Amino acid sequence: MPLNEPGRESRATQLDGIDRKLLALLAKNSRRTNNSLAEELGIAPSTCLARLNALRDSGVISRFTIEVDPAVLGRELEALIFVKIRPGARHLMSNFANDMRSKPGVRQLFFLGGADDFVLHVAVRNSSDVRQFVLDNLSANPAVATTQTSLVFEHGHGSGEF
Amino acid sequence: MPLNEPGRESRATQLDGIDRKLLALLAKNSRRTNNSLAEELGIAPSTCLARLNALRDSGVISRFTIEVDPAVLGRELEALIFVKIRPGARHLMSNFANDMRSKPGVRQLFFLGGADDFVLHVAVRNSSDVRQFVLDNLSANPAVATTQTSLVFEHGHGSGEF
DNA sequence: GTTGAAACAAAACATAA
DNA sequence: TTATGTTTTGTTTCAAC
Repeated sequence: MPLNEPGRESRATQLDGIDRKLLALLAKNSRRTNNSLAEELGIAPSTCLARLNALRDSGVISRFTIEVDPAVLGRELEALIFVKIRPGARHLMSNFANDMRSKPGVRQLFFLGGADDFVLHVAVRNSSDVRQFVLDNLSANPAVATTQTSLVFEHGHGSGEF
Repeated sequence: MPLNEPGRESRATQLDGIDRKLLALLAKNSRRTNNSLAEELGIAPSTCLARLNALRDSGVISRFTIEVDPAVLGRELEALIFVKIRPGARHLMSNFANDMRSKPGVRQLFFLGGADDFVLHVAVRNSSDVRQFVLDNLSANPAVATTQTSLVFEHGHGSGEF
């Protein structure tokens, strides 16, 4: 039996070219009006609205949101903090990670399998603040085995194409 | 002279409580109408619009966008790929990274200082695809020294509070 | 910085093709 | 899927506070 049995593949939502273009336009500006989207896509506004609703309802679009630039708010330094949890404290990881999410400055959290257990993406004012963040929130926690911090020189998004 | 001379700090945009709440509401749903935002904030629609425009114009809001769930589109596996560039090929990093950004499945790219040179956050269909991605786009490139791939078990966003 | 009112634009919905 | 008409809702501007 083949490992990738076609019949067992979960059915992914299929997008046509118009859906893809609609997603791309919304990724660039999620506040565009339906009429303006419809015009650029070359379809009727009613059709466009139906497609947009379908993308939202099917979960393809998980949310309409904004990107906030932390640097403009004084958090000019971004870092990735790689964290290893003590083998005996793995059961605490989930709670620990959730606590982390709510801390100001935490932008993302990745739960990993592999060398590190999770990665925090943080935005802080300066190197002094990142040091303080690690000391207060990570080193002080007995569940944490080690941390390693890398400065983020640049952070970019993918094209958003699928 | 102190290292952090107050007078030399770049002036960060200061937000009041209403701005912060407005950002939080827009982060949850960037398509909310101005009227609805104004009502929840307890201010007039015209005031709300003025604040929203100020946040956009000052760059605090860098864009209005959508979040697409890759799993719904069949890309059910996310991974972080840590990449080291050969010492002699560092000058190619910028171009290389930019090429990466446009590849389907690439969600984010971090340019790092530290042990690794950059990190790719990718969403693919399965482990076979992530292997193929690394072989085609990374291992095949003479600028790449090493790669290390970690599965993402969970990916979360911060609270978005500042 | 904030406001309300008026003029304008768009959305939402139903219906029919 | 599109077109059209109706009703409802939201946006934008601006004089005034």
